[in-house]
Amino acid sequence: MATEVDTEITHLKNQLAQRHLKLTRQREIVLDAFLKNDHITAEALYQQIAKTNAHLGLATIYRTLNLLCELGIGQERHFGDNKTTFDNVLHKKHHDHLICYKCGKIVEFECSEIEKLQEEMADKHGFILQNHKLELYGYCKDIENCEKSITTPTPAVGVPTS
Amino acid sequence: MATEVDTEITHLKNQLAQRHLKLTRQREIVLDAFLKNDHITAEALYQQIAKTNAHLGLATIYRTLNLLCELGIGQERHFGDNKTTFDNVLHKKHHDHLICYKCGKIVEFECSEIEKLQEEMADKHGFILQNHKLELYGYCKDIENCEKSITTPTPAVGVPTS
DNA sequence: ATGATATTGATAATGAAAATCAAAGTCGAA
DNA sequence: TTCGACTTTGATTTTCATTATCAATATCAT
Ligand SMILES: [Mn+2]
Ligand SMILES: [Mn+2]
Ligand SMILES: [Zn+2]
Ligand SMILES: [Zn+2]
Repeated sequence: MATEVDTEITHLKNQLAQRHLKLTRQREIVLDAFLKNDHITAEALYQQIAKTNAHLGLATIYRTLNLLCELGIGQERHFGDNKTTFDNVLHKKHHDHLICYKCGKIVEFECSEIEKLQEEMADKHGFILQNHKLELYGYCKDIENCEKSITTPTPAVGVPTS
Repeated sequence: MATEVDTEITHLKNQLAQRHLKLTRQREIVLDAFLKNDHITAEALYQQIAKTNAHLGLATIYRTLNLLCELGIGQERHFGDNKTTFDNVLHKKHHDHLICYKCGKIVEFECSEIEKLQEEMADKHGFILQNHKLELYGYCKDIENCEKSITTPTPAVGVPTS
């Protein structure tokens, strides 16, 4: 039976064709691996792929991830740390994030009231809103996972300010 | 008469003393220059200082800016570009920002309703909110300044996603 | 004034991400 | 199927903002 990934591969193939780009083995592998995650960094995906497939250059991971973003399958995010996190937004509507400083858990949420107020704020100050970035940082109450997990040697600092 | 800066220099001196740090000519210069701006990058401040004062090493600018952040006089921000913007928050309450993609104008705003809803969202998902990052990107209607200004060779891209 | 301690500045080091470029792969046309 | 124009890959170098080094210099409590 055609799997979810098969469908996406086909879709990717079409997207690529339109742009005179080619469907390569590497792109299939990256797409496949990327879709198995919700939020992942290029480096992490590189490691993940290295475990189960033949070697793929890190440059290719970056290039393909950027390509997926152009195709609307992924979106770049910048949570606390200094490395870009790629958000798998396939079949997802707009959402913002809650990030746990301690265990790094990321929860997606959406709040139409906030979105509406953002519009109002922009309007009030004479701006035509195009985009926004909203991230909530704190500590999750996930005893099972958070408490004993990553007792952060690197505090996974997000935004120490605000 | 004692100027605003004099007051701040005195305050800085006290803050430093408590931490066994010393008040240097360089720190005075950086503080003075920093307070003349609302939002500025290390590099920009470096250039600005270079025009009116004796030379100050870029490393010193960075070190002092970080120090000011520790003292609560400044806060690091990351708007679109890849360089850190230092927010002069002296005598300012919490606020978020509206950024113009075209001319780079930055407007500060605050919305208690949004802040409240953020709390609710965090709570709803089992998070203890510690911090947040909210930035609104778009285009300002400042005909005078925006329309004819920086016809961005570098589009001052912010967050192309979300 | 003096010395213990902190700071500066020139420069090297970092590290994530992008740029290079020759070798290899893809795919539409023949 | 074959061919070649065009794209992609991977190894490596480059970029660029920020931090780390460290010897020389400045600060300040006593
Ligand atoms: Mn997400
Ligand atoms: Mn501000
Ligand atoms: Zn957690
Ligand atoms: Zn503008």
